[in-house]
Amino acid sequence: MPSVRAIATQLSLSPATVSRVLNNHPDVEETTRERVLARINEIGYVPRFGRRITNVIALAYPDEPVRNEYGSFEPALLSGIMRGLGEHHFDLKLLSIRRDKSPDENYTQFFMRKGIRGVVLRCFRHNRPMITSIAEERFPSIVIAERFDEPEVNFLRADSYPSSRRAVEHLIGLGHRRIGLAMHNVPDGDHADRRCGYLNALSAAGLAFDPALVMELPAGFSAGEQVLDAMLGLQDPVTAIFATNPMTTLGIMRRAQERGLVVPRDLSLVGVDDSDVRLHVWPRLTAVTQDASALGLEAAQWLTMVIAKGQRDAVCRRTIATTFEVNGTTGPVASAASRMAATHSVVVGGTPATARGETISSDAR
Amino acid sequence: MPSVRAIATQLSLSPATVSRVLNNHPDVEETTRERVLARINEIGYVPRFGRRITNVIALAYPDEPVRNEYGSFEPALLSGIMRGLGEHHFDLKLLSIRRDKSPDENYTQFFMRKGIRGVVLRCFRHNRPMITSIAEERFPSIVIAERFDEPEVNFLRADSYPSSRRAVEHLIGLGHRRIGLAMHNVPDGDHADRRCGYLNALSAAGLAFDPALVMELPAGFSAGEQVLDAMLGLQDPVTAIFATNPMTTLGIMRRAQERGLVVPRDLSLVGVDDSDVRLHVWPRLTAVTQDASALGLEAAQWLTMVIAKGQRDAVCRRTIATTFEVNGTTGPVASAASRMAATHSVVVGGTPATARGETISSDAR
DNA sequence: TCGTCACCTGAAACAGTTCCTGCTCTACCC
DNA sequence: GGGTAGAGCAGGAACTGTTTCAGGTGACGA
Repeated sequence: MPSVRAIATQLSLSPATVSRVLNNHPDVEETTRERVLARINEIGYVPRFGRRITNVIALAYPDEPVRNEYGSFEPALLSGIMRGLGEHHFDLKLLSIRRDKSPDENYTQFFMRKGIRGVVLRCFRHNRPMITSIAEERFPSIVIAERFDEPEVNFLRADSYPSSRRAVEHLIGLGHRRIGLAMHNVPDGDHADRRCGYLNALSAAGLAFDPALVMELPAGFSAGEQVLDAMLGLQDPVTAIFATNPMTTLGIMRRAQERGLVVPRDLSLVGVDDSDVRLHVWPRLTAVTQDASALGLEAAQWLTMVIAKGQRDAVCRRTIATTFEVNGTTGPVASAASRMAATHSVVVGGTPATARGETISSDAR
Repeated sequence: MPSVRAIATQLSLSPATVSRVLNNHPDVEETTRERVLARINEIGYVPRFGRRITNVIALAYPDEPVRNEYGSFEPALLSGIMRGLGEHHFDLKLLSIRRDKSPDENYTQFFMRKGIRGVVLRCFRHNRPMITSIAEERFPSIVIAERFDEPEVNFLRADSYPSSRRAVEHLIGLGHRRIGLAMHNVPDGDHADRRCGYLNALSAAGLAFDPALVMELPAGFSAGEQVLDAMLGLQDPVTAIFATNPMTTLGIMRRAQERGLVVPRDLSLVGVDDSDVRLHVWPRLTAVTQDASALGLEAAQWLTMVIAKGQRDAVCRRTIATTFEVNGTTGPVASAASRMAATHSVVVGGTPATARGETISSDAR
């Protein structure tokens, strides 16, 4: 309902000035700009195209769009979003916030300038402040794959705690006692869940927690070489590894095979998979799986529904389940003798197993 | 320059009618609609938003958007497109033509209704007629990864012929004489190139072409099981396979390892990779590589440049090079004895190797 | 004190779309 | 055969947002 002219008359301004504020033109006084923005945020404004209201939402990446170091998460997510758009006939734009947003405009301004009515936010490591700011401006948004305590933030995520716990219990049931945890150094809920599942499974089984078995990789660091070499270079090496990132999992398995280890005879491995990569390698990966396509589908459906019905204060704080799927990379723990033989003598290629200290974290928090 | 009102006065109509044509409203007479469309196609019309011209292009998928059965091609392509958009400050929309286009509107109408000024087209198997129609309407477009003889069609592709030929020559140089070719049954230039490289490498080496060694998979069929089982079930089995699809390649290797074969000792394998999947498995794949991200980058740069400069009759018929990268899945041919042992006795899991006739093509054309 | 210039704002013109109205022609019923 | 109802189609007007142009205001220097 509220238009540029309506806002202008309410504030005793001209439509031109309001339009200039919306498009972040430089030549408008600071106080005027703030008055307009305040009113827009208060009254709720929707961009129109002529007399038609625009039905466009965006998938916004805080930094670089569509990084593919996350394996198949991105295409699966996009595919799901496109399917979820259909019902209300919305279109989808792809945005990179850091690249296109001017520093002196707020997020609502930016999104309206781009002509979108809502945004699916792909949350990464250092973007939590950005996400909460967007939510505080009350621009329609939903965050994918991340949990927030702030009540303004809508999110849709997969809960990997139960599956992670079951994964580690599965390893314990196979006789494993030295179980490594390889995770990215990401302060997000997903990774915290997986860590928590790991810890609780250990303590429930009466196993002591050894901080030396937890490796936190720097953000963006996906190679599995260092993980495997470090974990096998310990005085008391691991017999199983739980890796919380798809690419890291593949890297660990590749490195293990490179070193001549037979999975799962010499090393059991549990990974995380966002689509069906686990089925395309041999042995097929035992993995915690989350359906990225379903996340995209539900997020798009919720967002378009909220926009279409004008429910400005709708809340989505939904968590869907993950599954734990046993395939070919986990097996009974081997005897100590065969382990020693496998880990210390058979080195087929690459550098010898030397633990590199800088990637090892001993902080158990 | 030409606006809805300008077109309306030229044709003695009202702006409302022209707008209705543009948006495919049902209540406009057929002759009137055709007059307007003809004039629009002739004079060139650009959608505007208020007085501002819209700077949006689309990545359009003929069918389902962002299928991930093509491995990492899609996210790499998208990432490249997003980077190529930056210079001229364009935005990107994602479209599914079959889902959103009304059957009784033409492509120009559809794209203008979506507010876009140009389109990057992702060409698949059965979409060549659609592509040529779009090009004949002279809507600004560029096709990714496909070659066309029609001079109206702009395309940007990677030429996989030289690398494919080198790949097969590499296998021949290693002593292989029975080399299988596994390809999708896609009538496109890329696959024809790979087949051609295969054939020419064989004939240049004085090897006879055996149609039984060429398997054409039905479109969308990605499993490697049947390929490997069939090719090893021949009277005179293959010792090497060249697979022209990333997922098929992984599937073949997975199946080989599942059957207890050691790659490359018992079987050499050359694949195709669109990003860096070949480096995440063990052994690392010897592969023909094409840079999907570079394709996206150049396509977006060309399209936005052409639109920004108003070069309506610019032509892009560009082919960039691929590379052939030797990694760990190719090696010297094994002796016949070890091959027999490997292929006929060691069957670890799955069904025995039985050739299934329905997926074998003997047509050499 | 006056001129100049930067900054800011509004009126008007212009972009596209939709609502409402009205015209015309056809079909149908009496 | 004539009247009427309705469908089909087009235009005017109203409304959306954006940009251009002109003008007002205030600071600053001559």
